[in-house]
Amino acid sequence: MQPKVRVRFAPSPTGPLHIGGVRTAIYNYLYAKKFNGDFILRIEDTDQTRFVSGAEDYIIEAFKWLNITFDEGVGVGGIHAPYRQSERTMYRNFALELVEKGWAYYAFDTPQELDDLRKQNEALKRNFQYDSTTRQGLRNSLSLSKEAVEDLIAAGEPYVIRFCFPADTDVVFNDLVRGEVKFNTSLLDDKVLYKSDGLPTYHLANVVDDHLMEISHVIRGEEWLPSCPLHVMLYKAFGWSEDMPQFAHLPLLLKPEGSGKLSKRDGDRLGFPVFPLQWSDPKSGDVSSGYRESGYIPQAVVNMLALLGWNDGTEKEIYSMDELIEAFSIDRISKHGAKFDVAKAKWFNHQYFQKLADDQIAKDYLPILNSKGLNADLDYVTSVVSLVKERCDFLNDLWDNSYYFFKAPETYDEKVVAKRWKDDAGKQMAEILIHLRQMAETECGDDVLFAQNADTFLHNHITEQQLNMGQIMNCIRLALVGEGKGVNLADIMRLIGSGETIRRIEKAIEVLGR
RNA sequence: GCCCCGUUCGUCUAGUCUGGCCUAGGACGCAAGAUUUUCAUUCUUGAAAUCAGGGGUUCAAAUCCCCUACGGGGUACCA
Repeated sequence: MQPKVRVRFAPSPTGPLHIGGVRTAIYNYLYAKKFNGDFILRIEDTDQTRFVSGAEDYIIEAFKWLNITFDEGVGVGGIHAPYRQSERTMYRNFALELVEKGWAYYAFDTPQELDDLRKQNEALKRNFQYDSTTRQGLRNSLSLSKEAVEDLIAAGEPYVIRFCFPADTDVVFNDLVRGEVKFNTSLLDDKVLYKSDGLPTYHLANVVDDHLMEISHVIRGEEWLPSCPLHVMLYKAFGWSEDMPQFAHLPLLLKPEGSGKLSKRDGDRLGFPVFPLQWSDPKSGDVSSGYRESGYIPQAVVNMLALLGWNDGTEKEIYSMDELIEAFSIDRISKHGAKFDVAKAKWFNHQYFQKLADDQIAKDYLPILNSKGLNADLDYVTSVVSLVKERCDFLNDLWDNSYYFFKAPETYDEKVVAKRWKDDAGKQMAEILIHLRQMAETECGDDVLFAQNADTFLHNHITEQQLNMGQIMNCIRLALVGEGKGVNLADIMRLIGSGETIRRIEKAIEVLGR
């Protein structure tokens, strides 16, 4: 029987989570949900020097926004708590167990000594590696006598515990994305498992926790592929090979232009967020934009990220979360890195924005209007939204496409004036105005009727007087909008009403003359 | 340097495992046309990959094998 699917997302709280990490989490989540498994959030904070306050809260808030929930972990608890590695104290014993079994050893070399060694070798164009060929010449429990080691430890000499790789052995493992991957131990160095500060390194903590938390599948970024043989060997050393998780190493997200993996700075430089939420660096105070603050819809972000490096083989592109869960499979994840494309991200958001209910959008639009010192009731705003939303990708595009429903133009686009408001435009408008005033009086406040009649009148009037349709209509548009854009004129007149329509035309005649 | 992973339109990708249906399909973006009194939307059409390059294997290769180039990752008492 297959073990229960249990996967984890294990970020390090060294700053805001970037979208590559978010995608990794999404794949983990989809996989867990597909098999009715568990999704765990574990915080890997074993490097105190890189800890950034606020990062953990940020991560939790980001997933909350994306509507990705954890079954266990920091913030939700669970039977394997604590889920913050800094609060887990069992690692030392596991490291010691490996020393006992001969799979690891104490090493007393200082960082300075090792650094010097690396530099020396580099100067000789050689690669220094702490391994079977060099360990005898270094200060460790393999080269030193038992007494010497005991004395050093008793004297409080700082030490680390290193994994002892067997010489020249092939480590082969199966990767769910890449197939069989093989590394030879002669190219691997004896990685530190336990640091002199009393905390484990990623490798030890990760393997121990994945085992203790009964993780069935490790789905993580490709940057971990080279250290995977160490992890495989650790499972072996602990005697856990039987229930070692399966590995899947995901391709990385690359910069949209040039080369290299997507990094923090790319976003604002290239005009798109790399973080789910806005982030203010607690030290520098630098602010990086977020998807949420940029007006993206969370489900659009999930959909877009899920499709960046995965597809189900069909031509479908818009998926609900349930559809993603249903369709997801690890073996259809692509093997190569993907460049992020802002235009496509906008397109995804456009698709989701169109699906939103008009009154829902209107509710979110209200505060934006208020911030511009404008007031309008929800019904009116809803009507406006229904007319203009299809031209918007984001909530924030609404204003540019609908400002004229809320305030009269203060200026008139010069290019449009030059093109449309010529000859006796003012005279013609004045004449039209007489009829519109009459209509407004007859209709006494029924703007729907007014707009209808005004529209019919304009068409007839233009035909009868043999006027230029484009010229006249656009002069009215110019008067109502201030520019040569906007929705259907009748719709504008209907919403702003007869009084406002007339006022705006009067104003245009007054300002533009002729 | 060394090790590992990768390479199909500008971008994301389908097709590769199980060679022939691929004169390589879709989407984004781009261009043109239609619709609209305008802008946008929408619709239609189009341009866009000699499948990184070179060698094999085969009746047949984007698909299998080898080499090269390029890209990415790793090479820390970081994750």
